[in-house]
Amino acid sequence: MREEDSNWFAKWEEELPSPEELMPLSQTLITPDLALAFDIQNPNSPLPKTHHQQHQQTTPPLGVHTPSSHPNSSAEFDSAELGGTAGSGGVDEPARTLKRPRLVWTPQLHKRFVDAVAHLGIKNAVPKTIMQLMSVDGLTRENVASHLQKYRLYLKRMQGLSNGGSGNGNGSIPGLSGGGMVDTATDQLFASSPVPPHFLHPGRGNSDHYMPFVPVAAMHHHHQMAAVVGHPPQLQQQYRHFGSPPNGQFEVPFLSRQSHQQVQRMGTSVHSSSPVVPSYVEDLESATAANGRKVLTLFPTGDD
DNA sequence: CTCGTAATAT
DNA sequence: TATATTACGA
Repeated sequence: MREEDSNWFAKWEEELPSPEELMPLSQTLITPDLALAFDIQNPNSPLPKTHHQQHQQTTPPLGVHTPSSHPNSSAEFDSAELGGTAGSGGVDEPARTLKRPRLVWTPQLHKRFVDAVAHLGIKNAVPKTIMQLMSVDGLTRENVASHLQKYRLYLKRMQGLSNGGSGNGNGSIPGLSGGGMVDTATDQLFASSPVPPHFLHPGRGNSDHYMPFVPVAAMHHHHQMAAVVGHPPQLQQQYRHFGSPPNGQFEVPFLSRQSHQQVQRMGTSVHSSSPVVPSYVEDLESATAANGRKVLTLFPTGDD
């Protein structure tokens, strides 16, 4: 036990996108903010070869759009809010101070979230750290915080209800036992990801980093991307996939990952490529955005 | 300032 | 519904 601390980290390195390696740089050089600001709907434009470095906002400009009154009665879109940006050009730049589309937590994304929390340990698992460890571009601390809040509630609920009866001490792999599922359908997302045991035992024997044993195994090229979906025809959410590993959804690819935050990083290059195992159903329903709800679907490194 | 949580909004 | 936003105490 406790081989090296870099072990798990090394693993992460594999999962983590090598900023220098894989970064085909898809279109969209717009900084996330900008893109979001524009409310990109991705009209499936012809993919311009725009290639150039993009800039990340590392931390949003901290808008600080303070209150200053913004009743914003209008549906959406707001005029530029004075500022400095200016000038250039003359045309006012709307953007800035816009809301991002709702983030869709896909099982994969959630998996990353759980892994991060597991590795950080409950104690150190705070939104900021989690966000950094996840390394998913586009993810904000608020996103994580919000999700974390719900996730904690979910864990609490499970603890209280450790009951069950038969054999099912519950805990891992919910939804498996053919009998009683305790998930209220509100935890679908949470249920799709294995919950580390000690998550349910705060202050119990060992509450520290958790090391999932997953020796070299499958590994396909991972990519992180975000996609925004306008308002698809109509789709009733509520996916029910059992037995089959949940898969992500596909939509309009967008954005890319980069970001060089000040998160300490170890330099351990481990390049164990493991080909094979690429095939995996990927159809499944896609995101679900009904009702003109713009949604941002992040796609973390497909890891499972 | 960031976190945690409850209430609330969309 | 799921996620975002806000408020407030720690």
